[in-house]
Amino acid sequence: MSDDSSSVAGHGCTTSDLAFADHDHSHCTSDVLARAEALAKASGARLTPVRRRVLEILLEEHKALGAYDVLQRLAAEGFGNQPPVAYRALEFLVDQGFAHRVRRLNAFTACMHPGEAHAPAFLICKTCAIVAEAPAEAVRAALDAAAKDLGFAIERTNIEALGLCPACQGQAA
Amino acid sequence: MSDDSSSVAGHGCTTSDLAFADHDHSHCTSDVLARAEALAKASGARLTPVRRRVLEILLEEHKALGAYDVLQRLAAEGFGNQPPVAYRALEFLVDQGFAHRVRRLNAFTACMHPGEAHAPAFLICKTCAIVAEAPAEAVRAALDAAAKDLGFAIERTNIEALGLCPACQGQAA
DNA sequence: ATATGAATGTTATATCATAACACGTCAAGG
DNA sequence: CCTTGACGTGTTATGATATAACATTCATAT
Repeated sequence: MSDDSSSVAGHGCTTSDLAFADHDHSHCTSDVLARAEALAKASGARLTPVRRRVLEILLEEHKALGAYDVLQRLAAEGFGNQPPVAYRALEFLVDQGFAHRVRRLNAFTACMHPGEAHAPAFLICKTCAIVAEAPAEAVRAALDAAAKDLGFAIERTNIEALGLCPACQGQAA
Repeated sequence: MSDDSSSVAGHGCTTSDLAFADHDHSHCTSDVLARAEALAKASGARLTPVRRRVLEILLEEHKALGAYDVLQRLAAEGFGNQPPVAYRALEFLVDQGFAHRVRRLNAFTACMHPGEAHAPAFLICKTCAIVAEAPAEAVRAALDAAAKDLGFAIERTNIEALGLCPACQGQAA
């Protein structure tokens, strides 16, 4: 069952079991981008050229990028080349739920489930730096329970894990 | 020594139900510090004056401190006044499990359960900036399960939540 | 006492992030 | 029309966080 070019029909790397698998990433990119555009249109948020391009860049790389990495690419394409240009676009994407901030890496990554109201957990390979967005509803539920015991009201979470992805585990052995 | 509210008998703010409660924090400080010293002695790690003082500072504040905050206090007491002094001591404490890094705040906080091999989750109040270290064994277990499904091997985690502590929820209402 | 490695101190610089203001665009109301 | 106000973008400048590299001191074991 190769996911090679035969249309992923709504799946692709948005399904978590492909997070670390080889796959035709262009499907994920176009799929997610299309959904983001639809969501923006629906909500009235303005997915302008810079913002859209930043999202594309994050999707193309399929890994976490620092704001300055993004900025460099933007500048090379004729957009502004000062930090706020990148930070503002990234902030917009995060606010809209189109991207996530990975604090451990001081970096940003495209959200693979825009609009799906999910609780992301990031699995960061310390060797190859790939970042997978794992489904974390159960994790979030446990965290909510722990917070509730203390009377704490959670608004936003950052759940991140550093370790080895399947491929790099093999190489380490 | 002697304090007004006498003795928490081995408990104090190391018990999670006191995380947000008023309490005589000097007990937590001395208790945790003593345990850290014992652990260091047992493992051969050298809890030198700077390192010990940094741990004390973190304990005294009972909140997350930035490296430069710590550095300022160190410098005022005659220790070195350059960033590496603080960063190295903090790194040692984190490596030993005597402190944790709170990435969301670019800050560090004393561990309230040194040597207990726990999975901390940090609850950060966005209003008063207090940070509570919540027990998160269940959270960690859920995260391990999610990672296992993807074949990812977790080594370290950062689980953080931003929201409102009980006191600030009251004020907000 | 002295060789060794660890810890500390220092200089310098790298990296990440935001405040504040200027300019252009575009749509709503005069 | 043409103004006005909100928003987005671009710019300058600076602030905040973090580490590399090297010099010096200290503890310890011989």
